[in-house]
Amino acid sequence: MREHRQDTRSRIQDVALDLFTEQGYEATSLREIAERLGVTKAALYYHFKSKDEIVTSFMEDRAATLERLVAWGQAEPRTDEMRREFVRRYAAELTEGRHYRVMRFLERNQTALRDHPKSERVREVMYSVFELLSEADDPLPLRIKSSLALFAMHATWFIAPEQDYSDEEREGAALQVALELVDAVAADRQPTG
Amino acid sequence: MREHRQDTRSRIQDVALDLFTEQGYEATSLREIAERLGVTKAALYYHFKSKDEIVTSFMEDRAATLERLVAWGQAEPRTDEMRREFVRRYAAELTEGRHYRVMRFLERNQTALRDHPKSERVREVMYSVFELLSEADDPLPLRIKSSLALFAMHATWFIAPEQDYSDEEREGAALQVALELVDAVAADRQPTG
DNA sequence: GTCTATAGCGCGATAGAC
DNA sequence: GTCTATCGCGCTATAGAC
Repeated sequence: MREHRQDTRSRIQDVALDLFTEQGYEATSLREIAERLGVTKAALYYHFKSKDEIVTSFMEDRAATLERLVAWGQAEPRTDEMRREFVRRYAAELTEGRHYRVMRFLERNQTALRDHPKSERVREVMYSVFELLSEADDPLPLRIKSSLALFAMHATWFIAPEQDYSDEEREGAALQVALELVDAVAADRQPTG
Repeated sequence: MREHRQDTRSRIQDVALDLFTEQGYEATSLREIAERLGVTKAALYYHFKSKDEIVTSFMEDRAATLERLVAWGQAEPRTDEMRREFVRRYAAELTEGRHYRVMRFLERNQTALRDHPKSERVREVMYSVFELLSEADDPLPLRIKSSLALFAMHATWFIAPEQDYSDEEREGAALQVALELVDAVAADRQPTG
């Protein structure tokens, strides 16, 4: 939830995140961000050293949160119930703060962020997330299903965008599908129960 | 499969498609494309009126192919078996020509192509594809699963990229998961058989 | 069909006043 | 903390020779 009163630094982050996601990082100029805030480009440079550093500032938070969640998962036994609880926690955190918007920004600017250090950090920790949901000897179809569980939680926005589902409905349905997928993978691993 | 001998126009398309997908549309300059081909920027302008028109040229083929497939599906009765056959045809076409590369280019340049007419045409026909896989009264979780079936076929490249699965293994596994998902959706619709 | 040369523009970033 | 003014660059695109 965005605060009603924010300092300038935080307002720059919010406007930039929205514009970068909507139009793309490269297609969004600092002039546009400044204009929407009612200031000039030069003012932005008081708060951030560069355009790149605006991105860094909100990616850092996402990377740290994901790393904490992965640390929790790695300390737990690798059971089916751990995986269910992991997915629940992942979904819950995604709805807090700027996390969902940052993931959407990342997905839609994969190429522009290809060599960005923070982007690589998020990609690496997402790979650890994927590893947590997988077993070493899972065949490829099971790996794909585990990945789709993660993707389901990120992608609610592109499902039936014209229909008026509430955010809560979308989040709930996405979590349900994600849990069904990890359950299906668990069942596939032990066909005899 | 790319031909060994190509005319210059076709070579420009291939190099541009690869660079646009790898680095992003906006981040790729005509100078880079020209250099990789061993010609100058001005030479590209003999074959294409603008940078935008290079994109248009390979998106047109993708849109037309998708529209033909959707026309087939819309003429068929909306049965479970039609949906299975539709997914099989979709997967088969994706492996031909430049289709898979064009979809990857689209996914990775969503923002840059936001207002591109051909991109909107592909988005619209993808929405018709989604409609074909859905029933009017499908609840949200079923809609999400149907979408994931499509996504599975596009996303094999991000699954375990470091492992050496062959293209055939990836395509086969993705098709299998997509079919399992449409079957699961069909089963959810008729829990009593 | 490809070249050299350049026009014209918007960008990220900086300097220095207030 | 925000402003005006400007620098330098790389880009898309075009003109015209060969």
